[in-house]
Amino acid sequence: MENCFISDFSRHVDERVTVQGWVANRRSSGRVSFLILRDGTGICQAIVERDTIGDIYPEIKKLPLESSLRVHGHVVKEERSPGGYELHVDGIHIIHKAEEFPIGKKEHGPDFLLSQRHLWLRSPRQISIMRIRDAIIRYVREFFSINGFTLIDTPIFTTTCGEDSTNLFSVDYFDLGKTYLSQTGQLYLEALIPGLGKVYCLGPTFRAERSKTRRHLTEFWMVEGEMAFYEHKDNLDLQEQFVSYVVQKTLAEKEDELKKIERDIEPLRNITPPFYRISYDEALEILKGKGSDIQWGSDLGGDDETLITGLFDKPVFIECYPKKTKAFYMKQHPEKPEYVLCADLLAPEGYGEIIGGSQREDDLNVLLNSIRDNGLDPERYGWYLDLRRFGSVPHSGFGLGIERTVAWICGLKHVRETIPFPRMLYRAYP
RNA sequence: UCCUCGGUAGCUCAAUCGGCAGAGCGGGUGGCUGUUAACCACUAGGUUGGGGGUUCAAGUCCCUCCCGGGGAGCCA
Repeated sequence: MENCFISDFSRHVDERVTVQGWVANRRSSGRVSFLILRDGTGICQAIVERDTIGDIYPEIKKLPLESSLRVHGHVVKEERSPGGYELHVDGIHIIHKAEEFPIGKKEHGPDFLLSQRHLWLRSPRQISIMRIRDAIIRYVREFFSINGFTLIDTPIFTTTCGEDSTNLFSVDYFDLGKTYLSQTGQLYLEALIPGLGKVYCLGPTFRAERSKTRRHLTEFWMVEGEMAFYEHKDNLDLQEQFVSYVVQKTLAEKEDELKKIERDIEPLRNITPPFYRISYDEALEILKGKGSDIQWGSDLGGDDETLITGLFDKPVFIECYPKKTKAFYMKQHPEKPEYVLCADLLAPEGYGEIIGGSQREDDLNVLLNSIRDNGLDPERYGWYLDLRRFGSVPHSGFGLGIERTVAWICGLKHVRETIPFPRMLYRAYP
């Protein structure tokens, strides 16, 4: 008798099959026990009757949750059963009798659940989130592939910093002294566009910020695109197509998983181009009109973002920030030198920033000055400056946070549930 | 780093003005032939995060340290 996956039950009705999996839940009523089995493809209810199964029945009836089993039985269509099918069991082999499982059926707090993350990941809700995360990453790759981008794997150990040097994790690197864990692959992507035109990277990113909020992880996954001959507006057009593609594809193919985690999917149907675009100065006017005392030159805070996204039913770009609030590599605005050609994309429903992007500075001397103005050492950026010496062209790019995007699409309060093993300020275990 | 909230049974929480430390779930024992977080009965389970102090008396008040949640700054 062949092993059968629960997801294939519809093709095996009334057949005798073998299923291997774990006991997700268990109920009993005298002479009959109901085991909810999980096999990695789905869940089903297995009916075990005392009179059929024999001597092993008392042990099955008290089997600890998450014990692993190999069961034999007939697949029956049954509307009362979760999943629509159930298994009438005539034979059971206990592969491993579990110890008392720490995660119970009732509510738990975040501290406990995070300390048990390796076991928490077996919960139905976490399983759905992991499936949606997988799908989102697949659609991200698909979008870039369809649109002529080449995947470039950028290094994790770096000697140049993309953002602010105070937020780097440093690592001893043999006799070369300090290297840093990558904050961004962007600078390296820029080196690839003369050869490949449009490139992207997708990988882990490390930020040593002492952030303790629902939007921050110290280790997170970012996808970054970099495009030759794309100017600021081309960059925004691409980003809204990209985000729309990922959201619509997720809705089309993962609606069942979204419903399992009780995501209201109606607001997501609306995520199609064009998105809203307002300038930093316009955002400031809106915020001041709402009673904020935000000053020109300061970045938008979490509350500011929430306030603005609440006014729009689609994602909104905030364009052209003051140069002093942004990274050194952003291109100076041609008419207003105190601004840069950049945009952050804020997701609706209060989720806030999911993309940061900009046109890059392509003038060698302006870039050099910008590096010096930011207190960075031009010596370390020799290779990066070379890119402006050998056929410099206008180019743009952006980075999208995978966890923030998954949190938004799934409707989760906190990014910690969107990654299998979250790394946070006070948590690197398990 | 700063602000704020919290730490009581394995888990989630309660305990009035400082006055006998409790419940649900989970565990154990037994019952029930169709359960849907199954249910019913009984039962075991505590250095109230650590240390110090005030008091006749501290889970409760004070000091201090540790751990965690939420937020700020910063960012995706």
